[in-house]
Amino acid sequence: MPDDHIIETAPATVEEFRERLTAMLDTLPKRLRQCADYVAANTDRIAVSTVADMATGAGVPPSALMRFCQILGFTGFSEMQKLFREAYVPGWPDYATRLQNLKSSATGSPAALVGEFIEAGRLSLESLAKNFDETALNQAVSTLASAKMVHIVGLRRAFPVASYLAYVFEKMSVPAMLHDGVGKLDHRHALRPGDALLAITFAPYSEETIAMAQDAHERGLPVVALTDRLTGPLARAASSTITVTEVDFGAFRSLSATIALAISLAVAVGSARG
Amino acid sequence: MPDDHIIETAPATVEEFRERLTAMLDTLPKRLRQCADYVAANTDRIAVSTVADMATGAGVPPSALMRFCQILGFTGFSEMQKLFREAYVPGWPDYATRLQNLKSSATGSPAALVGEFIEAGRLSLESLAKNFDETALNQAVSTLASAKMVHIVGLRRAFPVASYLAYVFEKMSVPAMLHDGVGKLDHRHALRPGDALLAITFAPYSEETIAMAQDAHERGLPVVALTDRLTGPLARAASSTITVTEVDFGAFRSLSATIALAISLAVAVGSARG
DNA sequence: GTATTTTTGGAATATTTATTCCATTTTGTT
DNA sequence: AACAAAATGGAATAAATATTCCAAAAATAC
Repeated sequence: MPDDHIIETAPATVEEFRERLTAMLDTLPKRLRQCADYVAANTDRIAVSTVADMATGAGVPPSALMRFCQILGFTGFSEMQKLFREAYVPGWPDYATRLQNLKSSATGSPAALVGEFIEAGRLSLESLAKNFDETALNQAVSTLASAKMVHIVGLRRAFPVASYLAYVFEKMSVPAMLHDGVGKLDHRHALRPGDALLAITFAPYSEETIAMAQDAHERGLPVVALTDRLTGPLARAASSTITVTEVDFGAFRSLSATIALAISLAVAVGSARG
Repeated sequence: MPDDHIIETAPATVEEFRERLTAMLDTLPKRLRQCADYVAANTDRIAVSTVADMATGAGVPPSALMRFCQILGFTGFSEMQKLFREAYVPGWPDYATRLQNLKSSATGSPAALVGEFIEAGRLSLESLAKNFDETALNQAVSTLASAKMVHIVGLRRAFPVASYLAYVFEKMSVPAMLHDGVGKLDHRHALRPGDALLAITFAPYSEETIAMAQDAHERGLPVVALTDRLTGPLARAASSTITVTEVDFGAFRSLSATIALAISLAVAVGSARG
């Protein structure tokens, strides 16, 4: 990038900073682009980092980052940092208060919604950390690890979880089949002796999933349930049950905890199989 | 204050810091008390200020503030600042190290895995909270809210997100179509003038998704991109780009932040449509 | 393939910022 | 009031950090 492209005025707000960043993104050479990338993804760190830290993070030498700041219109890193230090508000320590504020004041704006769902996700993860049942998980892992093939079923709200599990199993070369109900085709005959079923459903429970679990159970196949209550209908048909509760916001639930648990399960099964 | 009151160990957490501060408040002489008062009232500025700044704010010479830090048990101002910088970006510097340790030492027991994925999810959510670009999100919401129909495409790792979006849109009566690539059928002709495309992909980017975005873009339809880098291939074909970075553990990523963002987007679009 | 321009990395330098030290002032005690 | 102990401010120094500069490497144009 030749010198004559350099702008003299520094961005005055974070907003302006972002705009300028996206505007010039395409014209930047490799290293400077790395800077742009990393900085865009970590604006929050600018206020509390040194050039060296940032440069390391971006995988470039400090001088490259320096150049990057100058191309954006700052005299140097310090000036850029100043912008972010002034805008700095330590986000997190007091969740309860934050949630309160969000709910009362800025309702409805997309940004407020993001705040809400982040908070819901956080709480869900915390609750998972405290409550999950290690024994049940281990049992589920060994069941699935010794199955010839893992069948996965989960519909509606549970479908994203089921499909992610299928993806991870595939990546780890675990034979798995996702029963997605496309075309209302019923593939339950695909469950052969030696296979296992991993069934996922949450209240309000999806009938198809429960029916499939019951069917497998009656045929003597091991069924692992991933659900929200030990007393739910799915648990009755399962040989091992893992529960996870998700904090909801409004009518909708994030899936943070559920997915964290699901992926752990999948990875554990994958490595148990070697 | 005579030397023998000095404690050798530094506070390890912000809470401990506060405790120690209030505990000794009464025993402090004038200048040091000024420091204590000012620091207590401006803890949030510690991370982004210099000794000189803080000293001026408290109305004392730098050396007084220095002494104050030492009385609290820190070796100096820098050490105190470090505490607050790390509290702001929780666990950042040593996350890579921790991962290393876990991989080599820890068994990879299912329970340990759950812990790790919870942690990864938590970090992702915090990073989202601090870094997400409000303007871009608002723009995306208005684009999608004014579309006749929302087309959603996301494959492989992004598929769970896409399918969850489809679920939420359906729940909110937003006309939406999920392009899932079943049977390798290509439904791009389903995109009609007035529609919009919501494309989701993360590195390594899925070609089909990018191709579809480009196609829509060339035909003049608005494309909202949900991806991991502003500089990624998807961003080029998009009219607005929302980025989210997910902390990964091992080869696998949780989707906590991505889903939190996606659901916020969907709910915002849903309510914007009334 | 050669010449020209752009980009890059790292070492050298400048600047800022933290820290120490000690002479001086203040406070408390008899 | 005289002494001792504690507290203070500021100047001197040390350390960390930012910034510049230039030779070498890539990329581009001819």
